[in-house]
Amino acid sequence: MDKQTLFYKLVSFTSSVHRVTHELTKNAKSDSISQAQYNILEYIAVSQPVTPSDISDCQGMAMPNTSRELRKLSEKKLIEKINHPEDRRKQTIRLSKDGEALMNESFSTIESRFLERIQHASKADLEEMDQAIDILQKKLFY
Amino acid sequence: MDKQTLFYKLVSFTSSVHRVTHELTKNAKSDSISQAQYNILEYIAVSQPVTPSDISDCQGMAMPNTSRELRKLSEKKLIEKINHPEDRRKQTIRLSKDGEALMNESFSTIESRFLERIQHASKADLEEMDQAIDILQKKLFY
DNA sequence: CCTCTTATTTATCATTTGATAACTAAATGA
DNA sequence: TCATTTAGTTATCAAATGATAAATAAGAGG
Repeated sequence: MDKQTLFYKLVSFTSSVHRVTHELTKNAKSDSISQAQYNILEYIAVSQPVTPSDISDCQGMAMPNTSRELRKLSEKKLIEKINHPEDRRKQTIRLSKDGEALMNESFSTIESRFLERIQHASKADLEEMDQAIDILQKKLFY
Repeated sequence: MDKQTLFYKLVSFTSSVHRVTHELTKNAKSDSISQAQYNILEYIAVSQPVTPSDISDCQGMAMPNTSRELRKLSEKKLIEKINHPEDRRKQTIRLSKDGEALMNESFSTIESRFLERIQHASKADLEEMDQAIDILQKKLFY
């Protein structure tokens, strides 16, 4: 197993991951938000509470654009902006009740597609996948 | 290892894969093409020869838009459209010499970043990653 | 030959995304 | 206190992407 062979394998693998992720998430997002807005909500959902700067860094989106999208999400009542008590320049962003509900809906659509995909997996298969994910997460996708 | 736990693990894993892929490929594409055009070239590179319909299906891009992007790539001399000998409605798309060169450049940038990322991996680590990729590719990301 | 279907193109338009300059307001620190 | 830095906003513009209608042109099947 030389490194170059592993690289080619990785290219093919990541392409598969992207394709399958796309299949699982396709149309799972509400039509009322754009893809970028969905990505932001997803990030907030798993990392909240976050600041606009966190979002900007993590999504690779310039601050003015992040600010614009957060304003739209706020207008749609999907997030809440809370002033930081100590540093009044900072904000804390959280999903609103509506935002939580919207993301839960998406996640449950995605989850049921995932369950369909692995419906024929045995207990041993699940165990193997679990371990494989651990290895890759730790050694490659850290 | 119940399926729901595995699902949550998968969500976190795919998010890591996307983040790392983004780090590896960031700025690796030539400035002369857009992201969608790069995605198309990458698909052609690993799957050629392909037809415009293949690209449309695989990229989830509507035919008129696929056609437009292929025209732009063709104008940039990065691909060649060859008429199918049997069915004259069909086309065969291939990378041109320039297209090959451009993709090779990108791939080698990405590869060197990958090598940097795994520079401290032992022979056993590489072996483990290789097997983990095989398992996931076969059982989950098929 | 005629109709239907398939593969692709052209044209057009709305929306989204990305980039930049200029701004406000608050903290920081000499 | 005053200059500088940090966090976020507003405004604006260009470019990329997505969606749709309508066209061309060739194969397929009766």
